[in-house]
Amino acid sequence: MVQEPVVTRFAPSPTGYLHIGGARTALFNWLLARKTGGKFLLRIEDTDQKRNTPAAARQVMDDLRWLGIGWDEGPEVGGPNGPYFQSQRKEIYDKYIKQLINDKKAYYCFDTPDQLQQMREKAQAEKKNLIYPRPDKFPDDKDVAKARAQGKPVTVRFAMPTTGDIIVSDVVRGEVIFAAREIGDFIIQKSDGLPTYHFACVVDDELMGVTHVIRGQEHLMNTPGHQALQDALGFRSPVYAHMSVTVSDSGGKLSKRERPKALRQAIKALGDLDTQKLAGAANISVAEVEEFVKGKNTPDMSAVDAMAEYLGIRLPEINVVDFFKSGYLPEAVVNFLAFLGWNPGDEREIMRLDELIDAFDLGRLTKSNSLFDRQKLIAFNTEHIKMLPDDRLLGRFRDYLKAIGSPAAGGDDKLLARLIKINAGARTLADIEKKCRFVFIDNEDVQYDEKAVKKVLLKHDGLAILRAVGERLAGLEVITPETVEKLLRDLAGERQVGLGKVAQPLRVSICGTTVSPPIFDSVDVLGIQNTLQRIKNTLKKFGT
RNA sequence: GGCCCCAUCGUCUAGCCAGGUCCAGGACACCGGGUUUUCAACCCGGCAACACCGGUUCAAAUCCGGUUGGGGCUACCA
Repeated sequence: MVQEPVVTRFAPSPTGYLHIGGARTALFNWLLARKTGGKFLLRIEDTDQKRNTPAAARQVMDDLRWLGIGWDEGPEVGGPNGPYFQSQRKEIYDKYIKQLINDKKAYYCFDTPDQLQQMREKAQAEKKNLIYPRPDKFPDDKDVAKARAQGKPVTVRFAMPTTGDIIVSDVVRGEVIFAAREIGDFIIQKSDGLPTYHFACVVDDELMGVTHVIRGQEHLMNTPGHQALQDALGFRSPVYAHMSVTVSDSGGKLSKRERPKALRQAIKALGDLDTQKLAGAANISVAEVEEFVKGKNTPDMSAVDAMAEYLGIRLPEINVVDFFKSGYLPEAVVNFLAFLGWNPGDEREIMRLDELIDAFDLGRLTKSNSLFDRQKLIAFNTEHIKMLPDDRLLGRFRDYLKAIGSPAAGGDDKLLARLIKINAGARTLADIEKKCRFVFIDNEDVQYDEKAVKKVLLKHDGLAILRAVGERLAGLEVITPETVEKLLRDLAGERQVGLGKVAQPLRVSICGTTVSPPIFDSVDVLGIQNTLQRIKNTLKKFGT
């Protein structure tokens, strides 16, 4: 489908890190803009003074950049339609609100939250939704002054049409019909003077020239209100596409609350617990920890993360940054996200960003909700690790090592590239890192896994074989993966045992565990001196 | 409760709009086997779905209605 260049936008509310669902919305908007040779804007919807933080906008932008989603207009890059922070656009909104009030299409209200709550409960009792009772006569400026003098909250409501249907023509759902009178007069200006989302979004989309709005299905019910607003203001309506929602594999909507929930369950399953130490690790009080475990409160994200890390519990990834820290490639995350509610119509699945752009088509959005399947994400990640060019992968690996504070972060390019190579087939960067840590620790700091020692070293002549391996290795003149392989194979042959019986004791000796990169490479990368020292240490520690 | 959306393997989905080529295709997961110095990767094979009821039609996964189930919204949040 060839299309005219479109203008799309992503309009996050900066309340924290970018949520994976938000990333998907951003991606679809970005893909459409790129596909059509149009523009993609970033607009920060920070009209909620209570919830938004300046740091969060920064984080959202970092996360988008990590994913490879850049914006043509918006914070930091500028553009002709700024400012791109809604909190800086108050005069613009005020002008349009004034216009609506003058046209008698909006009016002032002075209700307190309590009054509204009562009205709502009454409506609920009558099994109806609250349709705000519009006054016969709209308050004038004098009334407003009086209300303010009395300390009443002053808000502005939009006067919705009261008859007829409002038809939302949605790209994915077709025509959705709403009875105008069901919508009711909604607030467009809050008592703090800032516009609500509904108003700011309609005004900005018009002023910024947005032609296509791709957003979550949760906004479908808002759309008739937005269209009525556009009519009242003399604006054109953009093309709407309401995507399906992504739900979690633990049931329910994919939500930020899943991390603390998972942590709480894990803690309960753990049984006994040193709350003192846990509180220390999370830098919160013991009382807070106890209340959290009981489900009475939830500390902030950093405390949750700290507790999980301290306890060695893996929490489900929810924010984009969580995926980064779990060792996923942005290429894989983006590819996976694109397939949540979209597909190219042929049998391709593993696709690069440029292929995604090329194949993208709004008409192929899926209607039904989809479940976020982490297993499939891992499979995508495995494929993308395989196909990413070496230098790019090295860069990603470096970024990852730095982010998690790995001892491997100090490795030079040549070493790191080698480590990646000998771990071909790895599922995540985290897997590679874990298997390579042994290279970066001191010989004396090898932690021997109890089960590995029992199973490999203390059985089947493990120690005796290890001693023989050590002796021969010491006499080896040229150390390469190939010479090490020959040595081990010869030894296994002489002893009439499988290679595993020779390789495993050596592996446990140098890594402390039964899992490592291929043993010949492992020895080569570690270096002969370190290898011999570790063998010596092992024999001393477990030998009789 | 009201309003709105959705419904194909366990999961993501193709097919549906233009009914027959679909006893429904792919991928992930799972199961079995192979390869193998561990893990991962890899190779081969297998299991597995049109929610239900009615209607239209020579013919329905595809069109229509209802039922059931799931989801969303119902804020001076976005």
